[in-house]
This record gives sequence, structure tokens and C-alpha cells, in this order.
Amino acid sequence: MENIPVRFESIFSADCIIFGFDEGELKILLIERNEEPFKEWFALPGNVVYQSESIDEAAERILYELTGLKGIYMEQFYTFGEVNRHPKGRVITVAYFAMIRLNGQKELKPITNYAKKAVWVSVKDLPKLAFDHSEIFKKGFEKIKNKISYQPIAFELLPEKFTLTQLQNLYEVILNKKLDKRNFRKKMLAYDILKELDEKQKGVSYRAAKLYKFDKRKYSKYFHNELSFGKE
Amino acid sequence: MENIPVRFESIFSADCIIFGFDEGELKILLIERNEEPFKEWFALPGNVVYQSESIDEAAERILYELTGLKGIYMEQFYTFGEVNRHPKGRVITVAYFAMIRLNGQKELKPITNYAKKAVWVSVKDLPKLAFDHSEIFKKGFEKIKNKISYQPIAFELLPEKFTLTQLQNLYEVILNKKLDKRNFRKKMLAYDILKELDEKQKGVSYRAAKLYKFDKRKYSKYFHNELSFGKE
DNA sequence: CCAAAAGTGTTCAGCTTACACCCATGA
DNA sequence: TCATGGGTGTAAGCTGAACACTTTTGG
Repeated sequence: MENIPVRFESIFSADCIIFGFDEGELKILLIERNEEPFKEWFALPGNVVYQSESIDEAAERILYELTGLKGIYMEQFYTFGEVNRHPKGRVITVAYFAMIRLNGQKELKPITNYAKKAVWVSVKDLPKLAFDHSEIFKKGFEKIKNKISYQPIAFELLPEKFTLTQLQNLYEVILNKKLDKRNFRKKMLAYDILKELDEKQKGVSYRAAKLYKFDKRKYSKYFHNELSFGKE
Repeated sequence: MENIPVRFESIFSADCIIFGFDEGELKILLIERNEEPFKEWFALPGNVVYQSESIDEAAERILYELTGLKGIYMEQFYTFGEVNRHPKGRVITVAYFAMIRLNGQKELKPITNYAKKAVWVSVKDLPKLAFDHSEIFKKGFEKIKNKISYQPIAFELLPEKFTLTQLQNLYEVILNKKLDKRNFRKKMLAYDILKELDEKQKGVSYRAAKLYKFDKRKYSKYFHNELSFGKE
């Protein structure tokens, strides 16, 4: 494979799509660029991979530097390698995503000044992004839509304690369709990965809903799903 | 993202896992390397991406140069970027897979002499591969196992006309388990992507089976599968 | 006529869907 | 007391799994 018959200046980078859920909306974290090219444009948090780090490590470091978010586990989902995707030269980028619990912050503080700021933007309301980041986002969004359909990963987006209605809203936003309340509850509870708490919602002017927690121990059960034709 | 604060000599390559089905076995195409490092080791067909081509284009070109196979559509599945995966320097590789119809050839002729030869090897019988290719293979194999469970991609591996038993054998080999004949046939026919031919198997010393063809037009129906909670 | 594989249906269990009303709460 | 969302069950249809015998063919 890599006997390096042709060398050229090449760069690889990592870009991150960080999903959050807030005010009933699915959002992603964008930075406002402080450097050319695309200065002052919004972009996915991303930067160049160093020589001494794996791409996974780079993704984590880059996210930290650009947004202050630390120790976020991300999943690689696609590598973008069109010749002209970066105006300054050949840059191949490996794209990652993660879903995280928003803690109310609207704006995060970049560590480097390569980014002016990092902000949460609703996916329904995204501006045109720098480079091919709009395309990267599109592919990443497809990926999580697909993934949420067979793995209950949505919990990562919710506060630690949540109501079933909040969970359903989240599914509805991601899948972009209305779901049946009774069927949704039945199915979610049947998964047996929710722990019912003794607590209730507070501060609402209607009947308070029960709070639930995600039960991590039982979760692993849902990491294999195969088609089968009977008789194992 | 890519403001290139740190430059270093970096290379990216593409590696291909080409699956074939022959003599009742699932095989992949390996090259025997003719260059250091790992000279005379078996490896996945792979090489360096050129400056002027996208990674997808590179993968196709590389496969052609190393095996003579032309115009094979491959799907990217993962990018491997550990720091020390290549002994001669930092090389990030983008891995692809494809499933193809074997036409009986056991050995393919490389166009370049970077590979001595290209041979089909049963996945049950793989030697230790150069670089981290064993790991790449493992991940690719998982991927197709998973994919075949929700998309009928197995046809690409079979001859144009095939019997249901051949199709079932292929599924059994890939999924590594026995399937129920009646249920398998019921399900496959229910997909409605098989065209029954007027022809029968020849040259067997038992009841000849009907031959089928894959019906491409009807196939597209199976490119979306979502979890649902009722009420679309 | 024998060996080998082709071909074929039914039953049961569990899951998915559709659907509507009463309940608890705070204002 | 009213407005708001919380919470609940059932019937019908579909899908997946288990299971065994007869048919065809060539040798």
C-alpha cells in the first residue's frame, strides 16, 4: 500500500458535529472562524491533525481547543477527500459526531483564538457553512437519524433526569415526524433501559410528569441487531 | 479547521477489501507485496492517493493497478489513523469495500509490479496481513455482515443466474449460521426483488433447481429503513 | 430404486399499529 | 373551574420462528 511513490503536501484534519438538544430544538455547535479562508463564516469545529496524535485524539483535542468541551467521545463517520474541498490546498478531513447534554450554555469559549466564539445553532436554521461543511453536516445528520432508529442513543442529549414526553419530543425532532404517545411509551419502557425515579417534574402549571433516568447497565443489550431467518 | 498551523510530511492512502464468493466460500482479494516494507507479505490492495484525484477515484485506480479489476464501485467504511500504523511514517488510510462477481479467475494480474500477484483467499483462512490490514479486514467484515442483514446486497457476489439454495448458502457463510430453508425462501421471495427464470440448473445429479435473477428495478425500495412508533 | 437436493404451509407467539378518554395540577 | 399536558389498554393485523414430508432427477 504505502510505498509512497508520489509525495505531495497533504494535510488531514478532523471536523466535529456536536449535537445538543435545547428548548425543544436539535442544535449543533458551530464556531465562528477568526482566520482566512472563510473568516467570520460559521464552520464545524475542526482543525489539523498533528503528527504525534491519532485522528481520534486529534478530534478530541480540536474540539477542546475550539469550544472548551473536554473529554467528549466522538464517533468517526466519514472521510471527505474531494480535491478542491479546501481553497488553500489538498486537505482531507475525517468527520466525527457526538451527542451531548447541553447544560444551558448558549455560547462556549474557544481556548485558541482561531475561533471567535462557539455557538449552538438549531439544525433547522443553519447558515451556509465554510468549506464543504454543509455537506458534512448533512451526511452526519443522516447518520444519527439512522442510528437513533436502532440504538437508543438519544439519552445522551437529554438532561440526566427527563420525562417520557421530553424523550418523545426529541425523537420527533430528530426523525421529523409525529409519534403516537401510547406506542412510544410502551416501546421505550419495553426496552427496559429506563429507571423510573420517585421524583416528579417541578414548576409546570399542569400535572407533573414522572422523571426517568437512563439505565446504562441494561443498555449493552442493544448493541447487536441482525436479520435472522429463524433457527439460530 | 484547516488553517494549517503545523505542517508535516503526511500521506494518505486507500485500501480495498474486495469480497467474492467461490466454491462455497467467501473470499477476499489480496496482493502479495513486491516492495519493502512487508515485502512478500500479503496485504489488502492499497496505495497512495495522488494530489489530483479524490479518494474515491484513488481507490478505483489503485484497485485497477494492483489487480487489473476495472470500474469497481466501492463504498468507504472507515479511516484508520493510528500514529504508528505504517513503519515508514505517518500514513492515514481510508478503507473501502466492494462485493463482486467472481468469474472463476483464481489469480489476477497486477498492472504495476508493486504487487507480485493478486489472489483470492478464503476469509476463514487469511494469513497475517501487512501493516494493520488484519484489523482493517476485521472491521470491513463486520460492516458487510451488518449491511447484508438489512440490505440485500449479497446478489453482487453471485453469478447472474443463481438458485435460492446458492443464495442461502451465501447468507449462511457470511452470517456464519444455518438458516431455515422455508423461512429463507419465503422472506427472499417476499422482498420481490428476484425474477424467476424459465431456466433450470444443469449438470446436477438430483432434481434441478430453478434459476433466479436479481431484479435491479425493484431493489431501490430497500434503501430506507427506519424505526417507527406508528402513525407516519 | 436410491441418493440428493428441491420445493412447499401452517401454527403460534410476539410485535406493531390505530385509536380516545380520564387524571392531576397550578393558575 | 379550566386549561394543559400526563397517563393508560385493547383489538387487529403482520411478521418471525419452528417444524417435516413429498417431489424430481440422474446415476
